[in-house]
Order: sequence, then C-alpha cells, then structure tokens
Amino acid sequence: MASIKDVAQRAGVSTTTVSRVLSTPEAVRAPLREQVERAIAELAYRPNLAARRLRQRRASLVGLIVSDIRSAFFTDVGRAVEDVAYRHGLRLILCNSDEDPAKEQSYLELMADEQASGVILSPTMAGLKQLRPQAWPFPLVLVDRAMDTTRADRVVLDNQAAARRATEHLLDNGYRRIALLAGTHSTTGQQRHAGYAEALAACGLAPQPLWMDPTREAGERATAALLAGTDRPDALLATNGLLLLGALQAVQAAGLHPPRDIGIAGFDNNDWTSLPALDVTTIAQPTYDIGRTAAELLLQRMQEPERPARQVVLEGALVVRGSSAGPGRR
Amino acid sequence: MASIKDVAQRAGVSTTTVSRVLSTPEAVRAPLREQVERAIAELAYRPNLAARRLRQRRASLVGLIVSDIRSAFFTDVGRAVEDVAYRHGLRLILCNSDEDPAKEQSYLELMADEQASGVILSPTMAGLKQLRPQAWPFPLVLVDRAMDTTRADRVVLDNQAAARRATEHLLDNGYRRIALLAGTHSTTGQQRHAGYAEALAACGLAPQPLWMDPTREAGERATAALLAGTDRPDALLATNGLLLLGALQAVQAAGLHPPRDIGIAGFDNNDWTSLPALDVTTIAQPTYDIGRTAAELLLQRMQEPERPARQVVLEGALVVRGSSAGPGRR
DNA sequence: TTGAAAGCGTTACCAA
DNA sequence: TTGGTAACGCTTTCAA
Repeated sequence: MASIKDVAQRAGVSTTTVSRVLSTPEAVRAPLREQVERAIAELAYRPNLAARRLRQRRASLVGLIVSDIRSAFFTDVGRAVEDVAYRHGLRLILCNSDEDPAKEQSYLELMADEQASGVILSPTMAGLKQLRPQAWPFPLVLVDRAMDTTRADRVVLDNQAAARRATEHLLDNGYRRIALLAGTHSTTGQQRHAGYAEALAACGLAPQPLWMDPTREAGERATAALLAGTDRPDALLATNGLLLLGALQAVQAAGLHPPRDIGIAGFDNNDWTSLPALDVTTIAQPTYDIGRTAAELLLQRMQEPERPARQVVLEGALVVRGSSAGPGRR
Repeated sequence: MASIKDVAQRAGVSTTTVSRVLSTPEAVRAPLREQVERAIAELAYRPNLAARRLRQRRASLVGLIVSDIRSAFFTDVGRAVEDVAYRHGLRLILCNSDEDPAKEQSYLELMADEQASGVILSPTMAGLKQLRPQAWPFPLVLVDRAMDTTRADRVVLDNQAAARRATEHLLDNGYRRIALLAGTHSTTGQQRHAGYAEALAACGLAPQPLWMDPTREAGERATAALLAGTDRPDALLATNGLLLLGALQAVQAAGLHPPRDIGIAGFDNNDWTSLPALDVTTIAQPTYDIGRTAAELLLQRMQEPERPARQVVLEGALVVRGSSAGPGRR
C-alpha cells in the first residue's frame, strides 16, 4: 500500500504538501498540485483512515442505530440519512439493536470507540429511560422514539394526532367498539394510545386498549382472544405493521371479512397492505423526511455543539383503503 | 479520554505491560495483571481503535454488502453473520448497495480503506461480472449470487433444484401453462429459470419466461399484460418476493382467485405470504444457515488465505399453501 | 506558498 | 516476565 510518503517522494514534495492537496487543494499552487495529483493517481494512493483518525481524533463517520432493521420505516430512514451524510463526506454505519437494550448500549460504545462524529438513534424503551445524551463523546439525535424530557435533538411523528385521525376515521365510518393493539417497549405505542383514547373520549366511548409485545405473534394471539370473547370489537387499530399483520391473520382465520364484519386500520404503510385482497387502511409515515431531518439536525449540532436541543414533529398521512369502509359495507 | 499511557502510569507499569494485559493476559503475572486491570477500570479506559488499526494494519471488522437491505433474506443473513462474527471478536458493518454497482464498488473501497478483515458480498450482476476477488486486500465470500467461474468462496441456494421442485409441484397439481416472472440483474433469476425450464421440458411443455426488473411494479405490469393477452397462463412462478407481490397485485386486480383461476407460487417466504387471504405457496430459503456458513467460510479463509475456494450449496424448502392447490379447486 | 518536525495511541521488537 | 523504543501514516503547528 502506497503511503503519503511514497506520493511525496514521487512528486518531489513534502508530505505536508500532499496532505494539503488532499484537504485544502486551493492552498497549493496549481503546477505543484497537479504534480501531486498525478503521483496520487499513478500510485493509486488511498489515504489511511486509521492514521487520519488517530491524528484528527475524529472519524468522518456517523452511526445509525435502529431497533429493527427489517422494517421499511428504518430502511427508508437509513437511505435518507445516508444521502445527506454522503453529500457531506461522511460515511454511515448501520447498526441493528433488535430491540435489545444491551445490544443498543454495545453499539453506542462501538460508536464511541470508533470516534464517530455523530449518532442517530431510535432507542429501545429501556435504553431511552437511562439515556444520558451528554455522556457520549458525540452528538446524538433521536428518531421515532423520544421523551419530552430527553435533552437531545429529536425527530418524531405526531403519533398522537395520527392515531386520533385514524380513530376518528373509523368512528366516522360507523365503527363504535374500536380495540387498540398497542406495543409495549416503545413511546410511540403510548402516544398512539393517547390519540386513540382522545378520539374515543370525544365521542363518549370507552377505549379498549390491549398492550403486548410488538410482534406478529402477539398481535395474532390478542386478536384471536378478542374475537373469541363476548365483548367483541367492531374495529381494530394496530399501532405498528407487525401487530397489523397479526391482527389480519387472526381476523382472516376467524373467517371475518373487513370492512363488513370488522374494520381494520394500522400504522406503517407496508407494501403488502395495498394488495386488493387485503386493502388495508394505514397511516403512512414520512420516512424519508424523518431521516433527512435527523441527519440535518446532526450536522447542525456537529457545527454548533452548544445550541439548545430541538424537537421536530412531522405528520403522518392516513391512507384510506377498503378495510375501514364501514360495518355492513362490502 | 484516558490513553494506555495513563493506565500504565496509574498502575506503575510500562505501556507494553498494559498492552499485554489487553491482548495476552496470560503472559502477565497475576498480581501485576490485576493492578493493571484495576487501573483500566478506574480510568474507564477504552483502547483507541484507530491507533490499534494503524499499528496492526488490520481492523477487527467484517463488512456485509447486500443488494437490498429491505429483504428479509438479507436481514436474516446479516443476523447470522453478526452472531458468528461477534463470537470471534469481530465487528460487523452492514452496507446496502441497493442493486447499484457503483454503490457496491464504493462500499468495497470503503472496506479496503477501513482495512476490514474480510467482506461478505451479494454482488449485483454488473459487479459480479467484473469482480476480481484477488484484487481486494481482504478475503471475500460471496452469498446468494455467484458464477461458477468466480474464484472465491461462496454460499448459494440450489436455485435450479428449488425452481424445478416448485414447477413440478404446480405441474403435479394440474397446471400446464406456467409462466415465469424472472428478475434480470441476478444470477439467481437465471438459475431459477433453468430449473423451471427443465421441469417443463421433462413434461414436453413450452416455457413462458418473462424477464424484468426485480421490482413489484415490473411484476405487476408484466402479469397484467399476461392476463390481458390471448395466451393466458394458468399458473405463475415468481423468482423473488417483490415479483410475487406484483403478480398477486395484478391477479387480484383482475378479479382472479387462486388456486382456481390461476396457480401462484414464488420464491421468498415473506411474512405476509402466510396470511389466510393470500396463502401463497413459496420457497423458503435457509437464510440463517446461509449467513452462518458464509461467516464460517470467511473466518477459515482469514486463517488460511491460500486454501482453494469452496462453494457451499444449500437447499430451499417448498412451503405448500393454498395458492397452488390446482385449477378448479377452491 | 512550502517544508521540517512533532505527535496522535498503540503494538512489536529487542533487550534485560 | 517485564520494559524501552521505534514505528504505523497522517495532520498540524511553526518557521522559512
């Protein structure tokens, strides 16, 4: 591997000059610069990142730690972050905490060890509770999940409003006994519950929330139990895509047909929800905007570490499809 | 940040000894070692990875470059790779090439710049064609996609056999005019086509392959055109999950009901395929095994760089569901 | 505008 | 078994 020394030798200049051509080319006179650039090309020189980091005590690298890499939500967010980061000469490292606080912690430590310039994090519930953003040697931006008390920049959906709108939509279409499948382990589940409860309260109706692990299996079990019970709901709202999938599974297994037998709506506009045979009403999140905003907040904080923390709230879009068209409708 | 010097000073030993405690503790006598360990704990010392890399000229880091991070296939593979890597003290960096050869190339360069110990790659078609595994400064293991001529370790599905089995299953259930939705841009599509053609040839039937971008939209368009045409097939086989989704979209939009009006089967046992309202026959890939095997091949090659390249072929499982039960069946 | 030299934190070599 | 010292490749003073 050619080093900066080899380049300097070949170009007949000092290593300082080569370094300058790499970082601030305009500070080197044209003829010399071209000489150096030629040597770089001829030797196929690539700077050693480890050496650069050691010297600069900072890596041109941002981390994105997500709780579930499988969800379309986070991959879209990741794409947006990468786009912004790349334009600013920053590399992105993607980490999947898999909803495991220990893994999350371990990745944060990895980022510290790697001297990352910044980290964007969608924390687990446990991780969020004990999170001390100031304790990390890099700026931290939270996405998707955050508490009002957290002193860090954050980008979140207006979960409460989105859930309220979805619930109102079900109410408008004639459903009255609306059950909520809500995920524990996340602030989003709680906020979505709040919006749901709010909409029902405005109509003087009783909420029927069910709390569970945010998995397909839990959603299926809870829904099956609900449908087998005496006080059967006439509509279901699921607070994320996996719970929605589980709910559909149970509804279909019970031989029920939305929207007639039961209304269905849920968060996350996953690709399969638009299949005509399912045609599920969903809340679509502005995933790309969320990621882009998070990356921009991070870059700003990197430049201005002392500015006060900001929260950006984005809106979800209700995608109305057939599954919530109203009881008795085909 | 405390450095190894601070630890040495506090423990009253040389930096060499501290370094040894970190890498080969058994080479340091117990009392001294404990002294050092105490100092490390008290100072909350963390080794500087950049310095370590600069010195060792190797990062304890493996890269996984996938063509589509969204697919369950690659996230499962990633989890398996991470498990194995973690057990061997290696960090995993996940990169998404998004089927873009330029991005793939750029990530390979990133891995070289980072002095990665090894890389696992699912190459794009263009990337595979011009891939020179020996040209990279790290061992390379291919997953999912590879050519027989590629001189690198590789782990692949027996795509041809899997496609043959799926086709035979459709034939066994009475379908005769079976169309194939195959993705260009990948060797898997071609191999799956071969198995499909083989099964049809054995029955003296004509293949009806359609080549397209491996996207939902392309699958939908192609299927819609197929269904609107004169020589309408009585079954469809899709070579990946997105094409399957697109095919279902078009079939349902046309008001057709599998398995009666048309048989459906496809690769990738995605979570939504088991919904009762869809109940799609699929080929499930042993994703975790694929990832684990790839990681193991990589570790072996890191230890023994000169061993000849090996190919590991794993089998897919046909998951029979209702969508292929036979024409005229409900 | 250019160059010399120091130093980032670690490990590897050699000597004790 | 332990320690001194050089070196990894780069950037950043500082001086010319």
